[in-house]
Amino acid sequence: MNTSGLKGRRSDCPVNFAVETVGDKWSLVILRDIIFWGKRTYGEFLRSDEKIATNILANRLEYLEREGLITKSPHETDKRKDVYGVTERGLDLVPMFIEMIAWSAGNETWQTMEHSGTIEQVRFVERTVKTKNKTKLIEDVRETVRRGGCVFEGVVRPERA
Amino acid sequence: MNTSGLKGRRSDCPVNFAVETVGDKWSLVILRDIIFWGKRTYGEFLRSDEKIATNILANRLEYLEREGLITKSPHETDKRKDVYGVTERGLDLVPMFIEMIAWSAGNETWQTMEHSGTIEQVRFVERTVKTKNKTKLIEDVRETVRRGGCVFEGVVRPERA
DNA sequence: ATAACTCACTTGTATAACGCAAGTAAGATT
DNA sequence: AATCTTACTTGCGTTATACAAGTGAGTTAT
Repeated sequence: MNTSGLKGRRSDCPVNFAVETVGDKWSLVILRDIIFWGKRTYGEFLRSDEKIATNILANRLEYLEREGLITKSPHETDKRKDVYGVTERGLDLVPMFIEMIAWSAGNETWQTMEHSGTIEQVRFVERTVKTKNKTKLIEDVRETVRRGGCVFEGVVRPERA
Repeated sequence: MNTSGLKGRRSDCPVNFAVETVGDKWSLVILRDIIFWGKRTYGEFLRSDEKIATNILANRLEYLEREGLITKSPHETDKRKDVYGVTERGLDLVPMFIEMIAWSAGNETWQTMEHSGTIEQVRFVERTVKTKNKTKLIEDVRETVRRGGCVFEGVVRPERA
């Protein structure tokens, strides 16, 4: 039995802690959907580009709620729906998102991929790379999401084939 | 066949790209060993706190080299050994590491874990949280590793039971 | 009112990733 | 020459993820 104070983790290293907590293939993608695209319901997450399987989605949402990164509450008018939101602790991941985006943007493999991004997305990626004041960028994102919005507010994405 | 220009990825999103590229349970841990602890050989990676399995380690090292994040070269005097190092593209991940560390440091679960860290580690974690000039911190780390060193240079870790 | 549809799931099964233990061959040490 | 170290490989068990097909509560259209 591992009662060694590590709470079931492989080590006490902070890098490893982040890897073990949000380093699976879906947690950050779901949080991105909320923070960047303003997705709020199960069905909206299901329809994302990455095509998450429905059982995995259910599992990840439960996990993220248990970890205190997202909240779940009943929809005001439609009783079938639940509305998911991101917590302040979830928003603490914004700096990581920014660095992930900046890193991908500088990666040749990503650059040579086929991109169907909107102008707003391209601009945001550029901003993560070029900005001298990341603190400002981070606080902009947090504040936008806090007041119920998202980074790509109003951005219309064409449906995929 | 997915010849849709995504190079086998689930989408063209930069967040997803980072998740798919280094979002497994070991890649970042191995890069941390090189950048922060100056580990350079197979055996040294094997002896890390997280206790990676030998077959997984072999697989990840091959993957990271193929991705251009690490280099592999024969040891100068001992022909049994190979020496691994981090590339500039691998060092591009330093900002992400910094944010991961800062995020974990602000996480209650991590805070209440049993920590066996050295003074140097604690100080570095504090620096990632408190620094107003992350650019400087990042360049410090990059420069240290470039000249063959590592973040916790000279830090002696006691063996675990 | 009821049939059709939407929504958030669950269930079952297949496959891929990871974990564990036991090798092995080349090279270094004694 | 024997022993030890090093960087692996091989085989097998377990866990995570993927795919397809439901299900029941709730909404919408007729």
